[in-house]
Amino acid sequence: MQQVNHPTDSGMHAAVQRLTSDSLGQIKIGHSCSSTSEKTLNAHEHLYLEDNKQTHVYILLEGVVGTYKLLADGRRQIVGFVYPGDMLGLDQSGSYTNSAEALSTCRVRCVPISAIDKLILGEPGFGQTVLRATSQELAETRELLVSLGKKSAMEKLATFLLRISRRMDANGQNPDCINLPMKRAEIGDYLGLTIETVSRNFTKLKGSQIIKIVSNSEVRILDRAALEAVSEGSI
Amino acid sequence: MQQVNHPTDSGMHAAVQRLTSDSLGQIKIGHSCSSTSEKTLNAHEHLYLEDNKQTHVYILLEGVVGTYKLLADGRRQIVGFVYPGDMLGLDQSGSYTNSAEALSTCRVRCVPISAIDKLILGEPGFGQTVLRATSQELAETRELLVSLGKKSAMEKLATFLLRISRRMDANGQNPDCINLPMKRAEIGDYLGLTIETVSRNFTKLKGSQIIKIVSNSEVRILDRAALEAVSEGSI
DNA sequence: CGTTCTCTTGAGATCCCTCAACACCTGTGG
DNA sequence: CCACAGGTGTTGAGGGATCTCAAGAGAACG
Repeated sequence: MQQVNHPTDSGMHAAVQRLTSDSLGQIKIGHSCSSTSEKTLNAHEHLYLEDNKQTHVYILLEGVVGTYKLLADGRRQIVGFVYPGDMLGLDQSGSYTNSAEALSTCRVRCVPISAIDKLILGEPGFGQTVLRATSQELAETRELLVSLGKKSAMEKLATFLLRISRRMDANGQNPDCINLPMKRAEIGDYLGLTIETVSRNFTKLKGSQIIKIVSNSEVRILDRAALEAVSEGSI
Repeated sequence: MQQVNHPTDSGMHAAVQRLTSDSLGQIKIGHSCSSTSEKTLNAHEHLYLEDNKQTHVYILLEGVVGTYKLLADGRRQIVGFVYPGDMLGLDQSGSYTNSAEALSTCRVRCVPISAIDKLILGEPGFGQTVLRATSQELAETRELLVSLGKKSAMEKLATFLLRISRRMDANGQNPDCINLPMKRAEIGDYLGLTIETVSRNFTKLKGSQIIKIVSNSEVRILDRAALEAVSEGSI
């Protein structure tokens, strides 16, 4: 619940940039004819808030962002952890349907919504890139839905670690060395668990020699096969 | 887990049809240059199965369809109830990412994926219609995510009834007279609850005079304000 | 070297699940 | 018309996974 950072148009005709999709379906920056700006956020700063008018679409360049929805009484459900290369704020309703908060220092590229509209209409492949990104996010959200609806706390946590690992892998980092910029509270609000339950299950995985807890923000996978077994409830 | 019904091209050059979006963002059928077919499904028949190669996109004309994902050990998470006017099978990965089963007798229009691709490339507005539909589904999935992650059984059920009610309203039917073609087991697999818990909470709502259970497949909302209060946990 | 934030660990309470029995409805066959 | 069977929904009793509350241990920072 911090103030929102509106991207200031850093340099009046900021580097003219363009979005293209690379082979992995992720987003990269190229050259085109829309004015975009870059912005750096500190941890806990917000990129946008739910129900606010949609002004920009963002591409995360560095850091990790959490997107979440709140209930009237303050309960929070984190609906996604966003990694570099992902797009943010791709709502089609005119307003943001969730809030986005930097979990670590983040660098984002800010694309005015008007530019997005122009790109969708003008550049043939761009609309499909946006569609693919949205569809991909839907698929991931459904995966999370299965975790929340059907899995035990232990299975949820194992599934979560494997997902982050896959994400690290896709970004060219060591998949066994998991970087967790989010706190236990955020993992809990993502998995529908309390901090205590998250912590207890980390401890259990450590006790089974399946993971090693290097620090609060770094976990090593020691036995991936076992972790996969746990994530499917076969233990 | 029934056999899949592949749409037979009913009539070799079936009525030439086109999709357009009406003011509500829903899908209607118009005229264009793609060959589509119509298909009727009985309850329990499948439209497609997860991981099968994507062949068609479907538009539901009549009935209710449930989309679900399975875990290795058979646990099922229903990820959406699909109502007339909705599109089905809009995956961008080449395969279906969930299974779709008719919950009642259903009528669907089947659009070959090749026709969809042509429409996206050829018809300017069509890609945006698909994008808006996908985005809308993402928003609904996130709402469900909040229910599964943060709400109590009672809150989940109340939220569920209100959502169906809104859906009935949008389709021009009496929003207080809720038609539930799905069984308790399916409601349970949608909300991450057991049949017993679903049943007990229906009974509780009935006891509080908030709803009236006309039959297993029809519920009347007697006190909408109270139902909304329950759905937010303010009771 | 405190202060504060975060994480861990424990003990008890609670919500929901599991197991089990029963009730209801529908269709079938005697 | 009744008996019965199968599918579906309801209700009850008990147990277990997770939450709540509480205290203490680490880590980060001035």
